[in-house]
Amino acid sequence: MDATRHTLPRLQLTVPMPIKTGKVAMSPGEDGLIGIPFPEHSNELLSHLNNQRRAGLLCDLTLTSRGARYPTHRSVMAAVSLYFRQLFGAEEGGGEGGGGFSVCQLDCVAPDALDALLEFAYTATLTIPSSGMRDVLRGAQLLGIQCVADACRDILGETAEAEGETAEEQRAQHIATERIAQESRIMKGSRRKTDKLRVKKVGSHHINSSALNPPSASPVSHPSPASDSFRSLPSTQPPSPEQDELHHKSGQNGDPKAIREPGRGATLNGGLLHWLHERPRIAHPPPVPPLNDKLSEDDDMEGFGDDSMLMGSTSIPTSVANQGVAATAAGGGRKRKSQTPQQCPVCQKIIHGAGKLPRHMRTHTGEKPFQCSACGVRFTRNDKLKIHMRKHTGERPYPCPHCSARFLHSYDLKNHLSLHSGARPFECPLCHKAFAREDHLQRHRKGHSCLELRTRRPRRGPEHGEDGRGDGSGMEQSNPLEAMSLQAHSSAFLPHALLDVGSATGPLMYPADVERERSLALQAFAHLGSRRLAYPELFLRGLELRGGREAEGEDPGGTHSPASQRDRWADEVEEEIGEEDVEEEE
DNA sequence: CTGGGGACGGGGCCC
DNA sequence: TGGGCCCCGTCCCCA
Repeated sequence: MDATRHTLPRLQLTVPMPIKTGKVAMSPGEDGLIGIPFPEHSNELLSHLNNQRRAGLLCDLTLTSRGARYPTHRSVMAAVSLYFRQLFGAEEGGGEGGGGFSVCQLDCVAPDALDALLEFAYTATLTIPSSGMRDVLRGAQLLGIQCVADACRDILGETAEAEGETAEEQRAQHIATERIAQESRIMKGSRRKTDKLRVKKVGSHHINSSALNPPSASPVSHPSPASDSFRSLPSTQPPSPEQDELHHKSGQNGDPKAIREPGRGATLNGGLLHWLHERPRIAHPPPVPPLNDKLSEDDDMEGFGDDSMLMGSTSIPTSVANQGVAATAAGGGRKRKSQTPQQCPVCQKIIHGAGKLPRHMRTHTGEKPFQCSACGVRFTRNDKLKIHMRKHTGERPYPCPHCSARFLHSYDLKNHLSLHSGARPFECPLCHKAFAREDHLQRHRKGHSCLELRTRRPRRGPEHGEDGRGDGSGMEQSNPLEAMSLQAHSSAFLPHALLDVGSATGPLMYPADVERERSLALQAFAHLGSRRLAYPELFLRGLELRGGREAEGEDPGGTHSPASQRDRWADEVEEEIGEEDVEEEE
């Protein structure tokens, strides 16, 4: 851990420690007891603890930061850090005495800063490289060491707002901190706390990529035999979620009661709550505890209690909830099911279907917790992984009845059958070329060939009225796409409005928006994550990847719905034909 | 440019 | 209510 010892000039400052080290002045007259203070006890205690830390004795917690390892003591960290206090505090009542060994990955805190903070924890003296003050400040903020944070600010002569953080970032960080604090009360897993911390950090500071790097970047191992205990924190190499799936799905592995490691069960079988209860009882693996139910509700409520939060998603915005109620009450439409819609806190999209919001959220975060054990490809959903696995197993459950072809997907078969039937139901409204698949028609329309043909076609513009389509080309037929296009024509054509962000297709994603969305997603997971962010490493990695994808203009997922696609289609037709009208008038 | 396969995201149904 | 499973529409890639 001392590999990162500094050679830079240092500032030294002593700040009051919030640790109650032994200055217990007993009440002299109470029950005849006499309190004899030992003023040096606290210092000696710290000194001994520090010696133990340096010698690696009795260390039951290892902090890691970007490859650097810092053995430490849980009790000390809990005493000095609000973060760890709340992280471990929930275990106090567990009656286990805090045994075991933990690894807590804190890549979001610079190694030097972490080292300095540890020194502070054990010496009450903060030794900071002058160049690293800001890192220490941030580390202190993240770990909830307020006195250090205040001292750093004083030295820097900065207010929190002046540290280069925007108000929004500050708010996000504060919210995340609060969220962590809340969740910490119910959370007993260092891994999750670490994850949370990382989430928060990323959301506010744009952690560098190395910190986000997946498993390989963090050579955390579990040096103690005790690491096999439940307190081992698989913070770096998340278990392959699909293994979880395989383990936990009776249909695939046949053993739904397979051993569930603490971090693993997070998104399975109810997510965090199972884990919360299982973890302290790992010594005698618990049956799936029914007692979770009540607590899970409580936890949820606690986790989402102050939903003045910027997202307030899972607690369902009133309007959305009302929609759900209305839909349910109306009983109309489909079946009377508790399909309470939930609103995505990032894209505001209403997600229908119970339990679908976490799935949708992964489209924003890029989290792909389901990895193929054969080829390593990751998926956002286990059902997709399952289908993918057919490639490796050779299973092609959809045979064509007319030929020997077999397919992985039912819809592939459907497409294939259209070949046999020769049906080409999708016709280009402009060049009348027919396609067997709608997406091929769309692709065709986006290409140039159709445009070339189209320019040779006589046609009329939309402004001539809804029925002003006397092109004589038979476009009046019942092609639904064309009908929709024509409907679009009938509407007021406002090109600028169509270009506005926030058109029917939803907000466009510009690079600046990407960061904001990622931030929102992170904040959202500060909200959801305690229950659903099973593999934050993937989540964070996904955010990185996502940034790239978004920067390339890829739709975040909210505009792929058929309805929105139709809107885009209508817009495209409007624009294209509108342009042509201008040309013709010229 | 087109046909085809695969991946991805959303919704419905069921447990 | 959450999650699994399935279907569907859409996009991307490759031949």
